[in-house]
Amino acid sequence: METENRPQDFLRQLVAADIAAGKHGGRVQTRFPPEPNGFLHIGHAKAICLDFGIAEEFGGTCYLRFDDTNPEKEEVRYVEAIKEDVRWLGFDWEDRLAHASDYFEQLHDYAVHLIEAGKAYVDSLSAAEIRAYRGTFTKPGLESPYRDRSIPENLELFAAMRRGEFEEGEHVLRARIDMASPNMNLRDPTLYRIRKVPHQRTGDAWCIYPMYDFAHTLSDELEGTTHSFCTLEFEDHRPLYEWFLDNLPVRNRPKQTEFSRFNLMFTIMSKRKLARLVDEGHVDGWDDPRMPTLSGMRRRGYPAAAIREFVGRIGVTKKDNLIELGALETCVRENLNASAPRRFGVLRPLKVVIENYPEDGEEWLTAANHPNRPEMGSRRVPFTREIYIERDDFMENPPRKFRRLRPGGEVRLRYAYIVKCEEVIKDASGDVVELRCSYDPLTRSGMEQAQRKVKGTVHWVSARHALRREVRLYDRLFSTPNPDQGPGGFLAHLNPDSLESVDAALEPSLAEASPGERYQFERSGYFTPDPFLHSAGRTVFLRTITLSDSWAKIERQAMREAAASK
RNA sequence: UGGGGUGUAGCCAAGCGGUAAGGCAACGGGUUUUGAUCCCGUGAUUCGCAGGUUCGAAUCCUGCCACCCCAGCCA
Repeated sequence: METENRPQDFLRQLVAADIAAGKHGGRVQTRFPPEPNGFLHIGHAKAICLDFGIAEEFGGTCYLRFDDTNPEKEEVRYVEAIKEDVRWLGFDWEDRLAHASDYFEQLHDYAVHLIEAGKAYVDSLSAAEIRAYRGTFTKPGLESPYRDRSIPENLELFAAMRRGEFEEGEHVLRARIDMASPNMNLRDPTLYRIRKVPHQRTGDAWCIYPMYDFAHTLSDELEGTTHSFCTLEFEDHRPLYEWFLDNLPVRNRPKQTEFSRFNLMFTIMSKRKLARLVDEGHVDGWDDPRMPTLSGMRRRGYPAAAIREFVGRIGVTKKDNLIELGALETCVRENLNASAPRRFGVLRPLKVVIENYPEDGEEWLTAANHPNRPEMGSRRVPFTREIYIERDDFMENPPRKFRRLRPGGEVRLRYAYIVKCEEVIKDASGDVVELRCSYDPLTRSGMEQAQRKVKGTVHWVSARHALRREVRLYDRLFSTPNPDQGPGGFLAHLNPDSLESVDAALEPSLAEASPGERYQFERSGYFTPDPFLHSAGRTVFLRTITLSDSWAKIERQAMREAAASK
């Protein structure tokens, strides 16, 4: 199902051309460089699949490199979570695990080299002053009064910075490029700042930390990266990337190429905003099944292969884009449809008593684990006089197209008998609480009479044998296609009904279900045991995704037409 | 506003001067003991717009328009 004859995207064309031209001696080396300041989300999956995928396809290698240059925001728990997510997605960095912090000493030496070449200087302007001196898009910047410090003075000051002799903010190291450049990134960008904060890996070994552009470019270089893929917002950083390579005694010459991120309808993908959802308690954590994080999707039961397939389908270009959620969901359904064993689960049980079935009767009927894959075998489900069916499968006054149970109507109980609704029992407030039915004993699945045409088929669970379990039903976290854009900010678009919990009645074989397994509850959706809430006495099932539902579509259409004609 | 990018169907996306792939969605139809799955069929006289070059332009040239990114001691 994955990657069959897809046209080559421009990145792969570029790599193929580079190999053909003999660049880097035909070597391909990439890297996936996350900052460990949060969890990976579905957007990162694209970068991971590209970085690791392209390397693999062209016989190259890919590093997992943590871009850990800002100790204030980074934590070990994030690096552990990121490793787990990359592995889960199906990629292996083997011995190619790196951190920008591994290179701190060498990066420092590169900085000294720039100072010695007169291409970097210690600036003692405050952050606010630096901002003011930078100018605007239309006005060139002003040169700092410290820009022409002597090389020995710069060297001494930088050394003192490293020794911790200054407070945060007192000085920074800047590249000496061009304060009048139309590219803001070239107006003497900051290379190092003082941060007296322990680093998650290097502890208090350093109190000066390199900035992204400097650290990232030279980490690529030191590691031997040949192809450095990143997203579009770094496009105008490329001249700076090249400036570093041009002005330092480098051994390697990596090349940066940019592609566009993707946006997904009904979701947000900014780490900062996802962190807010977590911090403000709108969700249960980074791995809440409603989150677009890889850990959230994993917990919810999304197969890694489905995510890889999705990434392959959306392609890679430099265009801004907003992908329909359905594109992702289709991949999940395709994967699960092919692989998930079928089971019966009644989410909102309605009791049905089959009046002409013996009180103490009990039959174990055979049900296929997969209707299109006989090799997956079958299981037995108990049938008794009292069963549950889905509340939605009965309507007292159904519309014409309704194919399920109605008063006086017949329906087939899947793998069992044809039953007829004889009586509807309601409570004091008029709600249907029970159905009294009769069954036709000659219509058991497999019997000749079972061939009889019946309007519909519904799933069911024997009341006496039913496993009562909590099932969590998820819906999209946001109710608008582009929550980032609407008025009131993204929080105003949170879907209040994104989580619903029901007390479901499940067929007894599900007692053995364990985390990591995925089932289709027939006519309903795909479900998986929550790995975090699983114990000897408890299984909570999470709905990964619903089945596609053309009946719901018809209903929605009817509602719209009714509303329009009023 | 200076710089950097991008415009092909509802959403993605091939195309690389020789006459508009494919996927998703949508809509029809068929099979079906899951309103699932599966199968079959239906969309661009036109590629942001306007000119030009050419026998021939989505592809080349010129101008215009729209949208995105950049003024962290974040990445």
